[in-house]
Amino acid sequence: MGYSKRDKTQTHSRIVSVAAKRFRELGLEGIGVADVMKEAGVTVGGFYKHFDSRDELVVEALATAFQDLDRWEEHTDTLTKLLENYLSEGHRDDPGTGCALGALLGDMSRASRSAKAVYTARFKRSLAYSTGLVPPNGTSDRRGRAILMISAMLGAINLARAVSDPNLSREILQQTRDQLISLNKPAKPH
Amino acid sequence: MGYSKRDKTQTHSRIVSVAAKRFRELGLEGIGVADVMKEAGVTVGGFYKHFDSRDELVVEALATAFQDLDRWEEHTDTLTKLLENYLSEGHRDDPGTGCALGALLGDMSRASRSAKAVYTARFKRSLAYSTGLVPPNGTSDRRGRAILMISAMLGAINLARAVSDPNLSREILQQTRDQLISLNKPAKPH
DNA sequence: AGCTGTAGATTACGATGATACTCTAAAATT
DNA sequence: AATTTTAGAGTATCATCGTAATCTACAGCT
Repeated sequence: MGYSKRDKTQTHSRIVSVAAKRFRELGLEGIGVADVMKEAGVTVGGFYKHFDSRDELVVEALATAFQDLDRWEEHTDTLTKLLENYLSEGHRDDPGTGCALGALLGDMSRASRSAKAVYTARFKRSLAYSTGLVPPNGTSDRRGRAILMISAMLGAINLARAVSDPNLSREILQQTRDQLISLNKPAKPH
Repeated sequence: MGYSKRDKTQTHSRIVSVAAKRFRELGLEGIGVADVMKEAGVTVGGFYKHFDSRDELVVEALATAFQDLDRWEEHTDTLTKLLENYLSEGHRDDPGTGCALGALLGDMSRASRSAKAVYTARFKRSLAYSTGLVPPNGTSDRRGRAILMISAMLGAINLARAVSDPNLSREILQQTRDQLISLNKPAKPH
């Protein structure tokens, strides 16, 4: 076993990575400290050498999960691509590497103050990003349409994961995607 | 203390009512059997005289919570009223008596098969109901727009509860509501 | 080569969780 | 009135949770 400082940094980020994935899959209360540590290849004992409390892990894991979102938004430059990737069955079936805003939406109302702060800050960035993608369309303001779009995206991905009927799940993704795309077509001349 | 069969029925529905409220407020894992029983005025000991397992309580509580939704939909006959009530700060701040589809959206992906089945069935009813409220508008199909609307409603109410910035929370509700209303205005003549 | 700091292992703590037993008192039945 | 049934109380069990103290073995410095 290694005990160097370089090892500690590596172990630390391994712990946070595991948590970032599992929290998205299982919810913020869905996995315990011991299991996260085990999956990172260490034991519970060292946990408080890395974090003052479990909530500190939650906050760090949240920040790490949002880095995936950063990368994702960087590579997505059109609204259609955004919607087709986000509202896909692949994304629905893999919350662990997907959008943390979506995966943890329902958990945030009961999360700690610090976790909510991180979530809120990241949401604002995604809202700004989406506002940039929404085309200027007649009089209706872009920010309003971006809010509608994000609400629908987050609602749809969660709904698609919630319902047990596979056809309905697929329909929710497809329809929400199609509706949002047609809604954001450049203003159709009459 | 009473031990008659009538008493048992009353106690039973008191337990389920408490659970229906608390589950919406705290999530399906947010309150334990013992606390539900205590709040219903009885002790843990009798729990398994009423339910075979905790999950059975979850399923019954879900069904009861959906009855609130039934009543609510019965009294809401226009799309504008629906949106103004649903996407309100009052509803946001009182999940315990509000829409269970919204309050438990994030929990369902990790819920039991039976709980998901109840949720899915009830969602289908609300989708049918909403489809009825959406006006026939040009070529785009009503069901598709109803799905978009429900996705946006569920996403927005959850988002409004998630973010810690009160102004942003209010804006999410307002904008989603306004966008959905203007979207469902009778087809505007050019 | 020997000393010191510390990452991580081992183990334990006290809460709290779902489940399940025995016991009681009152209702239901005879 | 006597007997049977059972709702609920009381309590136990066993698992799991976050937290934390103690111990150990290696890294890095002197």
